[in-house]
Amino acid sequence: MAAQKTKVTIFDVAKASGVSSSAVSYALNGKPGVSEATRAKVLQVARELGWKPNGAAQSLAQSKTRRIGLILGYDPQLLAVEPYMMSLISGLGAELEEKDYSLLVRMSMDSDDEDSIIEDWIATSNVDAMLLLNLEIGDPRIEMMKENPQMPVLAVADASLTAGLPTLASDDAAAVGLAVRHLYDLGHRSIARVAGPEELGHSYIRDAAFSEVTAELGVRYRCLHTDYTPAAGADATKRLLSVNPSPTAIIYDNDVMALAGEGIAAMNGVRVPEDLSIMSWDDSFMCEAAHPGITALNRDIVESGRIAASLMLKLIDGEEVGVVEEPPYVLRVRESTGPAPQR
Amino acid sequence: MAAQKTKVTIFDVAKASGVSSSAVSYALNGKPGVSEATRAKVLQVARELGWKPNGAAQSLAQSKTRRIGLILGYDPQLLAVEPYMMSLISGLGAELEEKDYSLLVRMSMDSDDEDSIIEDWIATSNVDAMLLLNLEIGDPRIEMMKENPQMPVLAVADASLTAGLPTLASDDAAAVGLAVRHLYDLGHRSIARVAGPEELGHSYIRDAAFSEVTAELGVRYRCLHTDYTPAAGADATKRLLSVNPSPTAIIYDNDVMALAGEGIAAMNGVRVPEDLSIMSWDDSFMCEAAHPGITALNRDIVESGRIAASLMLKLIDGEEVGVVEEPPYVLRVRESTGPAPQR
DNA sequence: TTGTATGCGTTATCAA
DNA sequence: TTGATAACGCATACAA
Repeated sequence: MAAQKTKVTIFDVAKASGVSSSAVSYALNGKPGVSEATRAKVLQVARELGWKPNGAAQSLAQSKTRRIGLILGYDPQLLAVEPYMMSLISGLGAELEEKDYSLLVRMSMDSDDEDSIIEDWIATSNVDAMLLLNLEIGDPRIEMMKENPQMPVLAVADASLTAGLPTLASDDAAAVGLAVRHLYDLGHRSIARVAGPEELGHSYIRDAAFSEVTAELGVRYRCLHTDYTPAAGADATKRLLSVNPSPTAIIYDNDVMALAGEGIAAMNGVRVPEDLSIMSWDDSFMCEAAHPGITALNRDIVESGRIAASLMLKLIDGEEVGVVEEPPYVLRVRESTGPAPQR
Repeated sequence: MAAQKTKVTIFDVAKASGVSSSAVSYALNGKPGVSEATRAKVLQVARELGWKPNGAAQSLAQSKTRRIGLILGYDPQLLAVEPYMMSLISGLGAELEEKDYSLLVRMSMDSDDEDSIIEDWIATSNVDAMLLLNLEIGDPRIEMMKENPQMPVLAVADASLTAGLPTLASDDAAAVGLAVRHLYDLGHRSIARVAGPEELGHSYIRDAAFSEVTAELGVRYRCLHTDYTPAAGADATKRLLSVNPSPTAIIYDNDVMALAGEGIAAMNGVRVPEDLSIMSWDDSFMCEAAHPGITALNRDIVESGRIAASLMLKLIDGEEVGVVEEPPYVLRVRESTGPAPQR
């Protein structure tokens, strides 16, 4: 009953229970082909010997790894400061754990790296399915995956980017509507946005939606692109506040930048929300901890991770998966947004 | 040269190059036993056929998975708000990638879960080595690993907790010295600490060091334990500020709580740093983005991850690893700490 | 230098 | 209901 030092195989179990290895295999896998008596006996002996299936042997025999592949882009600062990836991993991990799957993680330094990891996984069968994140417009990885339909893949991206691949889609456009409408209702007619890097697919989607929605409502709109760092957020804020008339509200693409912007406003004697309203895209403890608390677009990323995991398991089982919507964004109104100042 | 739909094995390569499978194996693995001519030929053919080794077969044959195991405790909020884990993963991933290893991640809901994951990994040989994090005092996992010396393991913890296991050790006591000394030099003689959960091993270590250092210096010291959330940090701050005389400086165990504390101070008309100095343990963009910027104990967690990975690879190679020190903490002085107020 | 044969630990097929 | 036996794909000891 104690942990065994030496590997114990089904042959050991077979010998100890006086049956053949195939009988053991059937018994342990709950398959028909053995009497209840032997099954019970085998299970008993297996437990006593502390038998567990060898992962590699199992994988080889059934061409299944029980692993899901996830590639992280190497940007420690961004990964650390954006709650997104860790939240997603939490959801993925929690769901996979229930189904006895693991997450296989690799890190890519650039997009070529990522391509070769994908090729590697396809060729070596080291994962049963993989997740595709951070798609860009016309991303070449889409083609790669379409050429290798034997490898299930789930894209997490706006459906317009995934060319028919199984997709967990977020409705960023709807979120843009929520945010702009909130400010519009408060009387704001000149809104600025401090966005992330222009080349990211989701930046593009949001850009388009912002332009459209503000145009519809007759709201002045201006957008500055940054690298997501607080320094860049602070700098963009300074620039926006220096023009005349300056916007009455700023929406930041992440919470560190919103926090940095709030700081710049305070330093310049600009009161939040009396003189300037501030919003953040993607909510976290940071928005709650800030003072004043930052109104933010909140979404359940952990739940997205769970859904993504379950969709990949479906794909592995050969089920069809089309475009599934993520849990929607919800507006968390805090103290950083208020009525537009009269000018 | 295009990607192959069907699995191509070394036998296919052997047939196509007119040699035996063993010659192919030798050639592809750069081992002696084949002429340069055949080696070149085989490599050429393998490339043409798009051959890559099957992971499971390779693992089975050489009892090596090229995977390192990492168990995450399921606490999405904590994981998301603490840059620690994601930074560590970044470092691990970057280093492992260079050595062609992957990270196998599983999520545990509680400590029993974690034990059974460890048992599973030991029995199924699904990883070549594993990382042990968040050790508690007298943690039972230490015994488990000692009973199974065939599974290399690296503990990341204070060396006093790891009972001689290979350890990547942080010098939290030294960091406590840095922090307290900084405040002491600024004239502070009454310092409070808003700590994390009492049951965490590193909380315990820090508790002891704080008590010792402050006693030595003759500094008043008070400690409140929380659950790491901004709400708890805010609450603790309120309590600390309500006593008379209140501490002139507060050190928070993470940055969200420091941020929340800064907010409470602002709301109560307590000026930072004129009336109250604030420090954070563990630095992140948040401390930089805050206003005023928060003085923090900074350490290179990504580098720790790299070191941890390389130590595990050494262990896998059978090398001895004792206690290795992490990169030291460095004090990042920002605007939130200043001379103690005169009273 | 080359090819044959066997082991790695399962699963699955096919007679008995 | 059983028990040999053949995959699975690669590595390698051994024979040629």
